[in-house]
Amino acid sequence: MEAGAASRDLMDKNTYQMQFTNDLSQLGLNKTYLCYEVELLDSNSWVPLDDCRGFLRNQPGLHAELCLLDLVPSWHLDPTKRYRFTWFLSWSPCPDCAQKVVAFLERNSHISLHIFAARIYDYRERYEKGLRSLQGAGAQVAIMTSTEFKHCWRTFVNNKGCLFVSWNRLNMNSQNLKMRLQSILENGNN
DNA sequence: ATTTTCAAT
Repeated sequence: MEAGAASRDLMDKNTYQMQFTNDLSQLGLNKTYLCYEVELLDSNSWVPLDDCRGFLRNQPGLHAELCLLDLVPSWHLDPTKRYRFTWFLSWSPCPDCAQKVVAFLERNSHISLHIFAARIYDYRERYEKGLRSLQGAGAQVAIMTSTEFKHCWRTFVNNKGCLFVSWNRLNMNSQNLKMRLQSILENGNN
């Protein structure tokens, strides 16, 4: 068995394909999934922590990012060491969650955060400000490309040995979203 | 002009 894949739960592949699409014409994407990884800085290299890898989805009344923050204490990370969290989100954080994640990062200066979002959650007012505040707190915010979709497929999905298969316009959608995000992040402070 | 998103019917 592959190292680290031992007793870890994997996401159903249909769920992954459905939920992590970046095709904005898809309807009914009313849940958010979050795949997460943690790495520890050891000398000069980042070492993946297999026990701190997995996925979750939002619970009623609790957005996925906050579910993740609730999980962090159970990992018993050493505050004298440096960690990097990487999140792959099907929807980017809403402004409220962004604020809470910013506060988390401020309280935990030994943790840095990279966020990749499949889609931009622009339903809520001032979502742009939330994304900018994350960036302002030192988080890297980016759009998932085929590289990340493939990585998640290999890492978090019960792929039954199948290779990742791209969907129509994956790259085009990703590029469009990337340009939108870039414009949001570059666009002032309001 | 169109329409949706961490549900609600």
